[in-house]
Amino acid sequence: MTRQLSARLESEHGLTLNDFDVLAQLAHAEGRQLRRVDLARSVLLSASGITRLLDGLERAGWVEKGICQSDARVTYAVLTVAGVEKYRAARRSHVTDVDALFGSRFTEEERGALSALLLQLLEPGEDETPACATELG
Amino acid sequence: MTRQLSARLESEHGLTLNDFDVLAQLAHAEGRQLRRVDLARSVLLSASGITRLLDGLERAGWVEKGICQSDARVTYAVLTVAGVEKYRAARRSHVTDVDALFGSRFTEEERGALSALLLQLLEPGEDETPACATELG
DNA sequence: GCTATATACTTGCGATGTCAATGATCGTAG
DNA sequence: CTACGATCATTGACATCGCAAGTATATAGC
Repeated sequence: MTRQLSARLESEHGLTLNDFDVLAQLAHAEGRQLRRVDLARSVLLSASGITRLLDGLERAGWVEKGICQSDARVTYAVLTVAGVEKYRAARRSHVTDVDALFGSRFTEEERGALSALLLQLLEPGEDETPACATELG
Repeated sequence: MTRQLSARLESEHGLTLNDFDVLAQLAHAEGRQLRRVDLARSVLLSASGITRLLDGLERAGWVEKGICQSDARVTYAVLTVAGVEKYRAARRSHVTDVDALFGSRFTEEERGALSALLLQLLEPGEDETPACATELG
C-alpha cells in the first residue's frame, strides 16, 4: 500500500511520500517553518536524510532556508508561497487515494480505534524517552 | 522502532529485518522451502529484491537453491540445517526485543484488537485483487 | 577567558530498494 | 508442432536512506 500511494504521488505531483509528509508538516507549523532536527523527528528520518530531502524541495522552489536569530547553528526550513500551493494540490488527490485504500476496509469506528492504538506507539516509553529514541534491553 | 529492531538484529546476528523475515517464512513453510515469487509476496519485496536478498543468505550458507520438477522456471529457496539454527537463535532475542517495545505499550486485549485491525489490510480489496496489487482510482 | 562537551547540520560511503530490460520456460490456440 | 503471450528469475542503472565523520556553534565548568 505504501508503494501504491508513493507511486501515485510521484506520478501525479512528482513528490515522494516523504516529500509530501515534509510539506504537510511545514504547512501546519507555526509560521510555516520548522527546525531541520524537529522536522527529521516528525517524519521519522535521520538528520542526513532531511538535508538531502530538503535539497530537492529547495531546488524545486517549494522550501527555502531561514536563519535563527538566537542560535546560529540552526537553519529553518521555510515553506514558500509556491510550496503552499504545491501542498494544497497534492493534498487533494492524496487524501482521496488514502480514503480509497483505507476507507473501504474500515468503518468509522474501526478507524478511530486503529488511530488510538497506533498513537500509543508515539508515547514515551517506560524510561521516559520518546519511542523513537528508546534503547532496547 | 523499525530502525531499533533492525539495528539490534544486525548487531547481534548480522541479519536485516528482511533477512529475518525470509528465514522465518521458510522455517514455517512446508518442506522448509518456498518459490521465490511467493516469498517475495509474503515479505512485501519485489522479485529482484528477493534475488539480491537471497544472494546474501546463500553466501552465508543459510539458504540454498532447489529445482522444481514440474516447472523449470521456478527456483525454490530452501532453508539449510545451518539456516534453521540461525533462525532459532535470532528468533529468541528478536521476540524479546519486540516484546520490550510493544508489550509495554499495549495490554493483551489491545494487542488482539490491533492485530485484528491490521489483518484487514491484507484482505482482498473491493475489486477482489490482493491489497498489495490493488490499483488506485 | 579558555577548554570540554553537546548540538545542528553537511558530506562520503555503503547497503538496499525499485524499475526496465533480458533470457528461459510454460500453456495454449491455431 | 509451432507461434505467441504470460510467468519466473536475474541483472544493470538509478535513487534513497542511514551511519560515521567532519565543521560550526552553543553552553558549562574552571
